[in-house]
Amino acid sequence: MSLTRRQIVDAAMDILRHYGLGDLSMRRLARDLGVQPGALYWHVKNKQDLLGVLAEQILAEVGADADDPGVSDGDPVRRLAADIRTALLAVRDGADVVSLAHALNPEALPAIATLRTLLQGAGLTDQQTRWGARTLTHFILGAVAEEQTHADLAAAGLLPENVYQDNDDDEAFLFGVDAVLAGLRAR
Amino acid sequence: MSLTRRQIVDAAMDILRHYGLGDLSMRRLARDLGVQPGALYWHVKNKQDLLGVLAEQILAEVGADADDPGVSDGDPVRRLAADIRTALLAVRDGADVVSLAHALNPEALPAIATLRTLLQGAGLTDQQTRWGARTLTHFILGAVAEEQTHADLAAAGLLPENVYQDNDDDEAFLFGVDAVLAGLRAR
DNA sequence: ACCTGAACACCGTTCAAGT
DNA sequence: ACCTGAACACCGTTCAAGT
Repeated sequence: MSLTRRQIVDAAMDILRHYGLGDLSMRRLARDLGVQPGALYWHVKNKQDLLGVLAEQILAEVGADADDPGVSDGDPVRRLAADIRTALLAVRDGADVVSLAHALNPEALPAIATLRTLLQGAGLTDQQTRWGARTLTHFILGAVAEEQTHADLAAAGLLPENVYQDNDDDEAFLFGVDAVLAGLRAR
Repeated sequence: MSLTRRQIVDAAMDILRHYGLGDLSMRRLARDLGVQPGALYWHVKNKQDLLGVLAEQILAEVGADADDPGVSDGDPVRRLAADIRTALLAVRDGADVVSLAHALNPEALPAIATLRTLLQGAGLTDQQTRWGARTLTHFILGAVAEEQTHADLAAAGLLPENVYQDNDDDEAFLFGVDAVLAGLRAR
């Protein structure tokens, strides 16, 4: 059997899950697949492209049901934000991977786009809705990236000082989400 | 005359300003200084350390006067946020460099720490103040990083589609800052 | 004290040539 | 169509040896 794009993506996701973004190189990936590095480029445009696919996959399960009403109660934007965070946390350096992909092509991630959809119609203009969605996205990606970097540093045993030692990440995240949402809806 | 830590930092800042983070390698830096790569490691611990120094320098001028009252009017937090943005925009990939440094050692950047100081005493608990400052920081760094990536892509002539084509970055940034601040102060 | 030379262990990407 | 082999142009970091 010949090499498949799926196999490449799956193997890449495996490296990401278990070893992180720093260990995800095209050469390492080729080695794991028992193939020459050049072979990958038949199935994938380049590394950036591959990271984009990984980002989509990380967020694939999220926000699919967010548009239909009555899935559960509570603020739907708040819930989507929490779901995005959970999905990012499930993969090592997930927030960094998605941030990279988002920086290059913000429209390619449905879960993020849904944030904007859900934000619509709260008395905000279209422009304000766009800006608001961006504000929330920057917060989410930044907050989770910091959480994960912090976890990596802690695992490596080299935290600068006892900074952010308390494990209040969940609370801090929701506090931030709520603050942004309250601020937006007060426009 | 022998090589100096200052010379290294200045040369690194030059590369950053003119060519960006992607071109800032230890080997390129050594070449520019007419020295062997290994020579740098006498004066600098490693590349991460160097990036930390650059981050501090990028924000060095910012927020020094923010603590004393009456420098100007308007919300001091809002003004500091805008000043940080201006400083980041002055250097290519400035937001990325500062984000890297901030992820590894959040306390090392006085301008960012001042955000927290200024946020104090608005009816927020200490914990809420810390979380609030983080929320604002994530927004600032994320927003400016996106601006700069967007500018880089535009300069390279490879924008995905005509996405974010309107030049409303200033407005969008202040909208975000104001929303976050309003949300925080409504806690 | 400060730097060179040279190495170690890597990168992403391309492309003629093979099957 | 799909992959190998080999190259090109790089990385960050270390360290014996020189001055």
